[in-house]
Amino acid sequence: MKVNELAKRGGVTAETVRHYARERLLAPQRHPDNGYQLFSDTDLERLRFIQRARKLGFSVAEIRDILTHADQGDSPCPLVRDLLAIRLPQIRARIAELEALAERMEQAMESWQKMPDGSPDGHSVCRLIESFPDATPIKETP
Amino acid sequence: MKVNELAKRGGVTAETVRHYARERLLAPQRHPDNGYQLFSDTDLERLRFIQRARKLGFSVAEIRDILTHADQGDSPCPLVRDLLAIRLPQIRARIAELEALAERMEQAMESWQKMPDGSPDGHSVCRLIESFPDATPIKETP
DNA sequence: TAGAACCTATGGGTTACCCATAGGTCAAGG
DNA sequence: CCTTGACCTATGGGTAACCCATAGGTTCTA
Repeated sequence: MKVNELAKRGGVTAETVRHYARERLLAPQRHPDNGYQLFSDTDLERLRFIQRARKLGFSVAEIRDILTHADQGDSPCPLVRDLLAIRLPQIRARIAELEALAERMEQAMESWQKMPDGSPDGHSVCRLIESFPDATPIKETP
Repeated sequence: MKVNELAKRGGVTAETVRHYARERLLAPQRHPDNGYQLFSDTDLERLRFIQRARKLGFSVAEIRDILTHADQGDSPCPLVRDLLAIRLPQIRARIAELEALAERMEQAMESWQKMPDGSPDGHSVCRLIESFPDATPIKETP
C-alpha cells in the first residue's frame, strides 16, 4: 500500500507516515518503476506500535531505538522499562512546573481585579506585570 | 553596558540577551566604532520585566507586543489581561493531558511488574507496549 | 605585547511534525 | 486519446526559545 492508504488505516496524516519513514521508524520498499514507497501489513502493525508507544510518552528517537533492538532480535523490553522509569518523574516535574505557573497566573488575575489599566510612564510598562515578584529561573514551553 | 554585563545583572545568559535583542524586545544602541551592543539601565528594567512576564507564561512574541504597545504610549494592560485569560485554560488543559499521560505510564509500569521480557518474534516487538490499548489522537511534547 | 576574555554575525540543532513548491504518476471519464 | 484530478516524490522552511559552534574582530590585563 502507498503512503495515503497506510496513513488512513493507521489514523495519522500522510505527512506523519513520511516523517516516520524519513526517521527510519518505517522502512518501506520502493516501487522499482516510480520510486513510490510501498508499505506492507507489517508496516501497519509497526505504525500501530508506534502510536501506542507515543501514547506512553516515548519520543520518536526512543521508538527508533526500541524498533532497532527488536529488528536485531534483541528484546527491547528492558530498554522500554528503563526509559519509562526515567520519563515518569520528568513528567511529574513538568506537571508541578505547570501547576505552579497556573497558580501564579490565577494569583495575578485575582490581584489584578481591582487594579486600573495604567498608561505607561517612563518607569513602568505595565504595573499588572510589574506588581509581580521577580525570581530567577524559568524553564517553560507552555 | 555590554551583553555580558546585562546578562549577569539580569540573571540570564548572554545568548538570551542576544536573543531578545534579535527579537526586538530590547533595542540597544550600538557603539559607533566597534558595533557592540550597548544597553542602558532602562534595558535592564526591560529585561526584568521580560523575566516577570515569562514567569507568568507569556511568550516572547506576546511580550514584544506588550512592549510595543507601551513604547507607543498605549496601555498594554487590557492586552495583558486578555492574553492571560486565554492562556490559563490552555495551561490547565496541558496539565490534564500530562496527568493522563502520567497515569498511563504508571498503569503500564504496574501491569508490567509481572510480565517477562520477551524476545521479539515476527509479530511482536515488545509485548509490554503492545499490551496497551491503542487509541487515536496524540498531541504531546513531553 | 601576548593571551585571555569578550564581542560580532551566521548558521545549525533541538521536537514532531505541518505546509508550500515543483514536478512526476496514475486512474477514470469525455 | 487526452485531460483532469488525485496521488506521489524530494526539498526546504516554519514552529518556540533558546543553545552551541565557528570564524574573526576587540578589549583588558599581566
